[in-house]
Amino acid sequence: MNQFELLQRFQEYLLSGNLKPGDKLPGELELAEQFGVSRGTIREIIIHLSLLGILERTTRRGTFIRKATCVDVGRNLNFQLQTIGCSFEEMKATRLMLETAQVKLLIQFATPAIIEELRELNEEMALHEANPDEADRLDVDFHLKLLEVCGNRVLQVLGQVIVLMFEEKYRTRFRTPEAIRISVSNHRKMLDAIAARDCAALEKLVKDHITPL
Amino acid sequence: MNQFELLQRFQEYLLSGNLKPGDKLPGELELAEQFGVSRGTIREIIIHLSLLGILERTTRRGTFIRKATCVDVGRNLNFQLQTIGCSFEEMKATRLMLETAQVKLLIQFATPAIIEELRELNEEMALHEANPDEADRLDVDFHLKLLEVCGNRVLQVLGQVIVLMFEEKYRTRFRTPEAIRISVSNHRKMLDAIAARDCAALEKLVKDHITPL
DNA sequence: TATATTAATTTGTCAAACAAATAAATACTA
DNA sequence: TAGTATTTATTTGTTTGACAAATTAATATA
Repeated sequence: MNQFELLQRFQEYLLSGNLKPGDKLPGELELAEQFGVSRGTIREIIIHLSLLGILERTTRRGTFIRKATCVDVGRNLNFQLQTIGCSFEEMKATRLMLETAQVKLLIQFATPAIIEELRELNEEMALHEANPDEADRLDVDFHLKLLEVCGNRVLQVLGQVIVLMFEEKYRTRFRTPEAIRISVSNHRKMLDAIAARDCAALEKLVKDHITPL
Repeated sequence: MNQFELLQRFQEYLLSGNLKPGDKLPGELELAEQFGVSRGTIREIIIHLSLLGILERTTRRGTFIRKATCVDVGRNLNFQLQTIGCSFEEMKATRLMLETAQVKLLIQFATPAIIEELRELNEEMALHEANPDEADRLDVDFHLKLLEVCGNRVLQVLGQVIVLMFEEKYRTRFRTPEAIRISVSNHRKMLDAIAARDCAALEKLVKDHITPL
C-alpha cells in the first residue's frame, strides 16, 4: 500500500467517521495499528492533513478535527498555482471576472450591519496610508469579507485564492499613500453602491477599481 | 522551528530555486542537513508536497519537481471543500459564473481549427451515450478543452477545479442515455454559437446547459 | 573498448529512544 | 469526606539507527 492509497483510506475514515470539528482522534500509535502501518508512516499522513488545515495537532495533547477555513484552502491553492506559473495579467483578468460575478450576490446579501462592518474595515485602512504593509493586510481583509458575504463557499475559496495571490504579487509593486487613498475611496464608492442596491454602478466601480492595477 | 515554518522555507526554496519540472532535488539526507533538521522531519514536508502533486518521488531514484496538473489541484481542493461542506448548489452557481465568464474569451480565441477539434470531441461523446463513464470522461475533456482555449491559466485552473469537482459529485447522480444526448446536443449548439461569434446566444446556451443539473 | 561485477547511493519502512508537558491516577492531609 | 499535592502514564516532537530493495556509479575483467 502506497502513500496515496493510505491517504485515500485516511480521508475516507475522516469523512465517514461522524467526526466534528474539535473531536479528538486516537493517538498516533493507535492509528498506526488501526491502519496497519508504523507510527512514522501514519504520522506523515496526519502531518499532511495538518499542513492542509484539516487536522490540528496540539503538542502532547493529540490530533483534533479542525474546521478548515476557506483561507487555508486558498493558501494551499495559491502555492500550487504559483508553481504552475501565471502572469499578472491573467490574474487580473480572472479577478475582474470573479468580482464582477460577486456584484449581484453582494447586493443581495449585504445587510446594513455587514455594510457597516465593511465601512469600518475600510476606514481603518484609510488610517494606514503611510504603512503599505498594514494597508495591504486590511485591503485583503476587506476583499475576503466581501467574499464571505456572498454566501457561496466555492466562490469564496476561488475568490480568496485570487485575492491572496494578488496580494503576494502586488506587494512587490509600488504602494504609495496616494494609491492607498484611491483604493479607500473606491471602496467607499463601492459600499455606497451596495447600500443603494445599484448593480450597474457597482459593476462599473469594480471594473474601474481593478483595471488600472 | 515548527512544521509550518519549515514548509514555508521549503516552498520558498522551491519557488526561488530556478527549478523546472523534471529537475532532481538533493537527497533527503542532504536536504535534512541543509535545513538543519533530521531526515524524518524533512521527509514529512517532502511527502506533503508530493501528496499535493508538486513533487514526485520515485523510489530509489530521488525526488523531482513535478509539473502539478490542474487535476492534482482539483483533487486536493475537492477533498478540502468537502471537509468544509460545500453544497451542490454552491458548486453549480460557481460553475455557471465561471462558464459565463468564458463566453467572451471563447468567442475571441476559438479558431475554426479549435472549433473543429471540439466538434470531434463532442461527436465522440455522442457515440458513448450508453456508456456513462466514458461519456463523463469525454464531457470533462470537452469542458477542459474549452477552458484551455480561453488563454488564461488562472481561469483555466479555477475552471478545471470546478469541472472536476462536478464530475466527482455528478457521477453519483443518474446519467441516462437521454441526458447524455441532451448534453451533446447542447454542446453542438454552443459550438455553433461560437462559430457564429454570437455572444448573447452562447451565454444563454451556457445557462440552459447548467441550470437543469 | 565493451562487458560484467562490485560498490555506493537512495528511497521506503520500521523500531527504539528520549525530552517535555499534559492528563489521569493515586496518595496524603485537614 | 473533600480538597490538595504527588506520582504515574500518556502523547507528541524529534532524532538516530537499521535494513531491504533497486538503481546508479565505479571498478575490474576479458
